[in-house]
Amino acid sequence: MARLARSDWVDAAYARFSEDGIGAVAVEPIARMLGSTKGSFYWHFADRGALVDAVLERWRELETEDLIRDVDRIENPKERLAALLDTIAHRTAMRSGERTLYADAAAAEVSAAVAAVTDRRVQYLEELLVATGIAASESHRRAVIVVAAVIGFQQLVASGWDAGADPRSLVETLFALATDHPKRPET
Amino acid sequence: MARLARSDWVDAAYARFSEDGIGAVAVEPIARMLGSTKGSFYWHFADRGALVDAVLERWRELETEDLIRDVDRIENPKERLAALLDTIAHRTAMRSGERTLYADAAAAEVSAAVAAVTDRRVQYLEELLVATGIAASESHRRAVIVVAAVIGFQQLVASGWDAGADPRSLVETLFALATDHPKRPET
DNA sequence: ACCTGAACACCGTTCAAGT
DNA sequence: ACCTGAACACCGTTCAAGT
Repeated sequence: MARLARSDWVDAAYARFSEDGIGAVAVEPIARMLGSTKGSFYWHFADRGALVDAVLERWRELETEDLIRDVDRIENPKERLAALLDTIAHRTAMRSGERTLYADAAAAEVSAAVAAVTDRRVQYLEELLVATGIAASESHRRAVIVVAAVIGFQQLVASGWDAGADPRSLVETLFALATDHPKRPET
Repeated sequence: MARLARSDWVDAAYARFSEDGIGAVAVEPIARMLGSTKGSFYWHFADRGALVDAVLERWRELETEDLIRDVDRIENPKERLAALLDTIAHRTAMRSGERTLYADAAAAEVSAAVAAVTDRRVQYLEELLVATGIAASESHRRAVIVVAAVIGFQQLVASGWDAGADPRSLVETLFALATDHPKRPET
């Protein structure tokens, strides 16, 4: 068929990733989608892993850097935090590629890219919490829990569990957790 | 080689699941491990899915029902909650099969089994929170967040991200979240 | 420079044939 | 009743040959 550029393969792969996760980034089906052949793919890419890398790079830009840039224009830290959590919670249902990513990372070659994104998210949230007045020593562990809770919630919903309610409940609980909560009692 | 029972296949499959997740429950490699053949497998099981079902049933018993039975002997609700969270947090690193399960569930046939386990965990935790004196309306959403946070934390660690600290910090933060925190302010 | 088509390896599934 | 071995489909990878 028509000559293809590297970016055509990445576009098609990202579409599959968004729909069904990294596992769906498969050379043969994508070649069929494009009316091309596996042989053509291997001229543009070293292997399937190179295509996966390109997909993850795009994912990082769209799902982390873009969000941060968006929210960073808000002056007041508490409003910035609220806006960030709102955006994250309402996007949950959409980020269907991401929902399988952490598990895939456990097994496969994508772990470095995924870990870098996690660092970035925790770090940003941690700084934001400090800006809202949370003690530095406390900010890190709360940031970790919030990031973990969002990822875990995505996983639960994606795994077919019925969350029942609206995402608003999630946002409220996360906001309360992030901004202020009592110390754990001695047991 | 030697005649095999259905349980021999499940034992071997559970070992692979614990090590590398549901994706590693593969008929051919397990047949090789057992010195048997794929043909033999298909006499004992309808297909790979039937083996996966058996593995998940064992996982449910070991990782949910056993924990609940254990902790249920403690009288005081707050102590029971603390013990449960302790056990969960310290097991996090070990449950390597589970770490990929929610993502697998999103794509595959295991979703019903996984959703049932999620229900069970949320439900138990919710009852426990009510017993510690949390309002019924609040208990559900906190239980969901705690379960989500634990799963998400597992995913992060399993995906190669360096959590840095000990699990104690996780437990403390979760306990505080579960037992008492202020309302989210109106924004 | 870019693509095709055939080849091989790997795993899921089926099945005729063996004990 | 339980197992083997060969067959086929599917996808990742390689490569000689085409334009």
